[in-house]
Amino acid sequence: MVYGRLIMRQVDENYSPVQLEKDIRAMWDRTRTYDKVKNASESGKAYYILDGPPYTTGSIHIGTARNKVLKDTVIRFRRMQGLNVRDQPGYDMHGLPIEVKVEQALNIKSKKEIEEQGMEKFIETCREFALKFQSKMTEEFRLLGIWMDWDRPYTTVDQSYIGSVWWTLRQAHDKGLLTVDLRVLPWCPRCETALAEAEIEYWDETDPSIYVKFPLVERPGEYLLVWTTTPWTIPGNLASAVHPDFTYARIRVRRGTTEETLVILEEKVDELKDLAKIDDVKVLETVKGAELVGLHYSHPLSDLVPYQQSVAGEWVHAVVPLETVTMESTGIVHIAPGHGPEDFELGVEFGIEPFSPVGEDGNYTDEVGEHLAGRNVKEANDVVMSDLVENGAMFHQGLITHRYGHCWRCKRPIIYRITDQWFLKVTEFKDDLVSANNKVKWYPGWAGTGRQNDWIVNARDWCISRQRFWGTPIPIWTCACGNMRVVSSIDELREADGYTEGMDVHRPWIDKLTFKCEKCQQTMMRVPDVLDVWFDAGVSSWASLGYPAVKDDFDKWWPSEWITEGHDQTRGWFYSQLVTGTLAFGKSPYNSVLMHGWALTSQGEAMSKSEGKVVDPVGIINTLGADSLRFYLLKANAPWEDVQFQQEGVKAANRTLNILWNVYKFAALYMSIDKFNPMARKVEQIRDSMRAEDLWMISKLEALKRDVTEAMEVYELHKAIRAIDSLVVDDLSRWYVKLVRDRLWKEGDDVDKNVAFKVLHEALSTCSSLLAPITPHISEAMHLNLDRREESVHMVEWPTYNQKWVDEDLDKGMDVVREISEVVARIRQESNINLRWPLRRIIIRPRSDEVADALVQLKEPLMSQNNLKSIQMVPAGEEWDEMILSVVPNPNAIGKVYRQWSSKIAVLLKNRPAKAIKGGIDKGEYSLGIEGQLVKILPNMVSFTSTLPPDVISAEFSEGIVYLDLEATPALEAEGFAREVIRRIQQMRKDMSLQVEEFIRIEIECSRKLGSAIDTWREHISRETRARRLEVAESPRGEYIVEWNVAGESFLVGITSMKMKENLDVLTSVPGITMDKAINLFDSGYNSIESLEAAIQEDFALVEGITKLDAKRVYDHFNKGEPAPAPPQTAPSAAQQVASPSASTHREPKEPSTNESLQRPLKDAAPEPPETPVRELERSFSYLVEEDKPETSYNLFTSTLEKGIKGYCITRNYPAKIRSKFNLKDVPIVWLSNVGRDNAIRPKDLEKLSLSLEQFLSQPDGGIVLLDGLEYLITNNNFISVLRLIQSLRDQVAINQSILLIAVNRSTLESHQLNLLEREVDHTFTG
RNA sequence: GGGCCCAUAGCUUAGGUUGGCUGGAGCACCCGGCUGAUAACCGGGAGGUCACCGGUUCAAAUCCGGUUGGGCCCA
Repeated sequence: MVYGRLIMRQVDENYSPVQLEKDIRAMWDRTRTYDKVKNASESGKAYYILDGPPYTTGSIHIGTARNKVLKDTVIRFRRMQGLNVRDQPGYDMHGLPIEVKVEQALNIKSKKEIEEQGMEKFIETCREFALKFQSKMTEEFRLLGIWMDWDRPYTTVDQSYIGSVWWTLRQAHDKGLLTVDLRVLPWCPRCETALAEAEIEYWDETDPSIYVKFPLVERPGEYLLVWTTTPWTIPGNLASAVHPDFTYARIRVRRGTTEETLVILEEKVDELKDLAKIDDVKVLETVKGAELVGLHYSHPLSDLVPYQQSVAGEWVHAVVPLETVTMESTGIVHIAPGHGPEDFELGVEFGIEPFSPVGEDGNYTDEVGEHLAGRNVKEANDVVMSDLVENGAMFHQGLITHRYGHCWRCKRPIIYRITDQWFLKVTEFKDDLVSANNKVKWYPGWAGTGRQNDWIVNARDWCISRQRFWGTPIPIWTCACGNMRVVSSIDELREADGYTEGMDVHRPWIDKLTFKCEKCQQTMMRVPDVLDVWFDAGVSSWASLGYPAVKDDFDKWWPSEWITEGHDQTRGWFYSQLVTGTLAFGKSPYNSVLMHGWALTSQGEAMSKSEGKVVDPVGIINTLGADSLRFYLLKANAPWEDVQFQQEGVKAANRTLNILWNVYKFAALYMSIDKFNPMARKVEQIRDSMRAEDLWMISKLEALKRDVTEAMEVYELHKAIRAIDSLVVDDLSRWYVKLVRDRLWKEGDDVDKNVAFKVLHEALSTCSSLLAPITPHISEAMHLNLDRREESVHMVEWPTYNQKWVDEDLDKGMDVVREISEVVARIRQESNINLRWPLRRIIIRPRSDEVADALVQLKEPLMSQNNLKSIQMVPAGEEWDEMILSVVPNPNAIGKVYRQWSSKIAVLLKNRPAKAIKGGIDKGEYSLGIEGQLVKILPNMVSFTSTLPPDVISAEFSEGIVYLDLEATPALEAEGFAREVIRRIQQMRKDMSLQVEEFIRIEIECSRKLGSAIDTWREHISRETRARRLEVAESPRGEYIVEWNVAGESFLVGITSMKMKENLDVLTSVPGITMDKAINLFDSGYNSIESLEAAIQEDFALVEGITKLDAKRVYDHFNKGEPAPAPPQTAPSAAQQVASPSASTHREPKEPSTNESLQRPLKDAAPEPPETPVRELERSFSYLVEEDKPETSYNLFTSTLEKGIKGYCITRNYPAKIRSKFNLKDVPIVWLSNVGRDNAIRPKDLEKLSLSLEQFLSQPDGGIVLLDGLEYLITNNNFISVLRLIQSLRDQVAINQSILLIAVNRSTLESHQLNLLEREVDHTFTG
C-alpha cells in the first residue's frame, strides 16, 4: 500500500514573492524545467495555440501582460491535461510605428529625406530597433513567468516568413482575387501612404462648416445651397447630389436688404433661418428631389481653377440622385469624385472623370491652378473660403465639431485622394468568410455571431499596398507591355537579374532585381510598394510553421486550435487571418477564439503611452510579484470584459497568496517535525478514520476541482480563480486549519493527527495543482516540498474530481455551524467573555429536522470552536423546556365572572406552577380551589409569557434559535484561568524568540485561587507550553519575568529556556534514540556535548529507558572523534535551493550554543542603565527615554542640536506649540496626525514615516531624530509593526552616525512591550 | 446614424439565463477582539432611489420597451 516516501522540510520564510519567483525562475533555467515539461507531453494530442504577434514597440504594458497571462494560463492548463501544446511566440516587426520611431531617431522629416539619406541605413536601423524591442519585451514576458518557446519565436521579418506571405499573395493572384485599381482612399499626408480602414482612428475635431451657393444655369438668380466641412475639396467639385424621394423647397430669404432664392430640404428651412440669421423666409414652392435631377449649375470657383472651365460632360456640374443622402444640413451634397470613395463611385456611375489635384504630400498640384498650387490642403481651407466670399458664393460659415479620421500612427487628420493601389477582392468571397466564421467557436458567443459577423458582412475590398519602406515587399513585377508576375517564394528570385545568394529581400535591395518579360522580352520592374502589416500577421498560422517550404509541421498542427486577443482585433487579426485562411485554404485558420477585454487605467481610460497613461507591469512584479499580478488580472473580471486596473487588487491577490503560504508553512512545520509521509496512504484508505470536518474539507476540495475544471474549459477563468480564492481563504485557512490545529499539536504517532495531516496535504497539493496555470511560481515552490513525484507541478496531471466525495448535506451543515459560531462570538463579545473562557452549554432549537441531523454530526467542531462544554438540541417545532413560563391573569375576564375573588385568584394563579396551569388551559380549563369553592379558569382569563432562565442569552440564526448559558462555575473559571495563563506564557515564549520545540522552566507567583487553578490544570499547561517544570513560587526566577493581570488577578511569571533543543536534535540523530529516550538522557545530566563525551557506555545504560544497545550507540557516536552530524531535516531538493533565509533586520542576541553557558539572562542583552543620566548623546546610538511627559527627551534633543547636529522631530503634539515651547527654531517637525496637511503623516502610514526618516538619516552628516508619540503609533498599528520600524531605524542610525531618541510613557505600554523596546536600544533613561 | 457590450455601497464587484425570504463580497472608514500560521487573522458597525422613465406581474436589481451615460467596432 505504501507508494513512496517523502519527508517534507520546514518552511522558514515568510511569503516574499519577489525573491521566491526569482529563485523559482532560476531553478527552472538551471534544470531546464520548461524543456522537460514540454517533452513530457510530447506523446499527447497535438494542440496548436497561436500567439497573436504583438507589435514590437518597446516595453509591455498591463494590457500586453494580461494578453500573455491568459495565453500562458491556458497553455499550462492544457499541458496538465496531457495535450501536446504548441506555444511558439510571435512578434510583428514591420510597419509604420517603427519607421516613425526611426525617423525621429535619425531626425528625418519626410519620405523624400529617407530616399536622399539612403534607404539602406534606414532599413538597417528599423531592423535594429525591432530586434532591440523584441528582446526587451521577451525579457519582460519572462519576468511574468510566461512559458513560451522563447528560443524559437516567429517574426514577420524572417526571410522564410516573407516567403510564406508571398506564397499567400500568389494564391490570391491565381484565384483572380488580386487587382490593381484606381480608387479614392484614406491617405496620410505625413506618412505619404494609403491607409486601410483598420489604420484609421476617429476622434472629435473642429472643422469649418460652410453653406455654399451654386448658381443654377437653368434658373438664373436661383441657387442650390450645398453644405460641406472640407472647403479644400470645392475645387474638385464636379456634381451635387440630392435624395430623389426627399422634399426640397425653393425659398426666398431676406437678410437685411439682401434677398435671395435658394433650394434646400424643406424640413431644414427653419433650422437654416436660425443658423444663418435670416430675417424673413418664404417658401415659394416644394418639389421632390427627383425633379431637381439634371439641373446644372456653374462652379463657384471656375475663374480660379482652369480645369473647372475646360471639363465637360452630360453630368458635369449637374444635380445627380443619390439614395444615401441623409436629412442633414441642406440635403444637397457636394460631390468631388477625386476626394471621396462614394463620390468616386457616383462619378463612375454618371461618367464623370475624377479630378484630384492633390499630391502624395497633401499639397495641391499645379492642376488646381496658380492661385492654390503648392498649398497644403488643410491650410488652404481659409483661402478657399475667402475666395468663395469674394465670389459671392458663401451663404453662411461656421464651425462644427465632429468625429474625424486620423492616421493611427502619426495621429494627423487623413485626407482622401485618388491613387493606384493593390487590392484583395474580399467582396467577392464574403459569403465564404461568413460561413468560415460560423464554424469558429467563439468565447463569448456574441463576439462571433454579433461583432465579427457584422464586420465581415460590411467588409470592403482590402487595400494591401503601402507606399513605405520597412515592410514585406510586394512580390509583383510588371512590364510596360502589361504583363505581370507574382513571385511566390524566395527560391523563385534566383531567376531574377541581380539576385545574389542569401541577400536580404527587403527594400531597397530587392528593388534592384528585375525579370525579363516572357512576352515581350523587356525588363520587368518590381512594384515599389510594401504590404500592409495586417497581411503579414494574417498568415502567421502557417508562416510560423514554415509552410509551404516545410510541410510536416503544417500537417501536424494546422489549423490552430485556440487563439486569444483583444476586442479591437475584430477588424484586425481575427479578420486578417480569416481572410487569408479562407483565401488560401477555404477555411478559418483557427478553430476557437477567446476575445478578451482591455486593461484600462484605474480611471477607466484606455492605456495610452503617448498620454502617459500606462501602468508598468515590471514595477508591480518587482514589488508584489508576478503571481499576484497574474492572479489579479485573471480574477478581476471575465476575460472578455475590460479590467480597470487597480493596484489595490494586486495587493489583495498578494494577501490571498500570503494566506495560502501561511497555511502551507504551518502545515509543513508540523509535518516535518513529525516526519509525516504523505505518500504512505491514499485519501480513500483513511476514509473510516476521518472526522466530520475532514470529510467536509475533502467534499469541498472535490467540488472545487469540478468547478474549476468546468470554468477553465469554457475560459471563465475569473470563476475558476474566485472559487479557489474563496476555498483557500474561507474554508481552508479561516476554518479547517482552526478546526484541526489542536490535533496537529499532539505528540507521537496518532491516527487522528495523521488523518488531519493527510487532508491538509491533500488540500495544499490540490490548490498547488489548480493554481499552477495561474500562479506558476508559488505553486511550484509548494509542489516541490509537498509532492516531488513529478519534477515540476507543471508536469502533474490535472486533478480529476470524484463526485462520490461531494456531500452537499455536510457542506450545508458546516455552513450552519459556522453561522452559529458567529452568533456565539457576537454574544461573547457583547457579554465581555472572550473565547478562552469555557461556557457550560448551548441549546439549539433548529427550524427543521435536517438541520438537527447535520448538527449532531458536527457537534465536535461546534463545541471546540466555541469553547462550549455541551450541546443540547431541542426537537424541531418544540419550545425549550427550561424557558420560564409565567401566567398573566386577565383581571377583566376574571372580574366579570368572579367579582370579589378576582384579586385573590390573580395572586393564587401567580403562585402556582405556570406549567400546570398551561397544561389545564390547553385541555380547556384549569380548576382552582378558593374558600372551599372550585373555580374554573377559562382560556380567556389568562395569558402566558415565557422568559429566559437567568444567565441565558438567546439569538436567532437563519435556521433557528440558540440559547447560550453564560453561568460560570468554579471549574469553568479554573479552566478559563488556565487558558489565560497559557496564553501569557506563549506570548513570553514568543518574545524570547524560542524555537517551537524548545522546553522551558516556569515559576509563577500568584493568589491562592489562581494557584489552585494552575494546580488543577498543571499537566495541560505544561504540555501546551512545553514546560519541563512548572512551579508556583514566591519571587519567581527566570531569564524573562513579566507581571500580568487577568480578570482582576495579577501574577508574575518567570521563564527560563532549557536550551534542550539542540542537544536533543543531536541525540535523536543517533540510531535508535527516540525523543523520549533523548529527554531522559538530558534529564539525567547529559545536557551538553562535553558531558556526553566524558561519560562511559555503562553510565548511559543506567538511564531509564536506555538499553545496552542504545548506550553503546550513544557512546560510539560521541567517541569516534567525528564531528556530530548535522541534525537531519531536509531531503535535498530543488526546493531547498530555492529557499533562502530572508534577511532579518532584527539584531537578536545570538542564541548561546549548548556547550557554552546554559544560563545567560536575556536582560543582559541590553546594557544596564547608567546610574546618572548621561548628558551627552553619542552618535550611532539609540536611546529610550521613559517619562510621563516628554520633557527630558526634548531637553536632550535641544542640547544635542546646540552642538550643531541637525535635528528631525516626530511628534503627536501640535507642531507650532512644541516649536515655541522647546525653542526648536527651524528644526523640521513631522506631525503624527490624521489631518491631511503637508507636514503631517497619518499614524497608520508607517511606510511613509519610515521613508521620511530614512531620507533624513541618509543625508551626509546624519543627525538626531526625536520620536515622540510611540504610543500613538502602537494604538494605530500593532506593537510588532512598530517594533520592526524601531529596529530598522536603529540600524540606520548606527550606520549613518546618527542618534535616535525615543520618548515613551511607560504607563501606556504593557511591561513585556517595554521590555522588548529596551532590548532594541543602546541606553534607557528614566525621565 | 448603425451593431455589440456595459451601468449594483466612496472604489472594485457577485447575483441577473430560472422574477420570490433581509441585494452578497473585498478594499477603504469607525468600534472591539484574537495571538506558536502572527507584518497574519476574526467579530461588529456605518455605507445601496440596484443609472433613469414606463410596462408585464400578487411580486422586478432580475423580464420587456424607451431614455441617459460609458466602452469597442463601424458609418
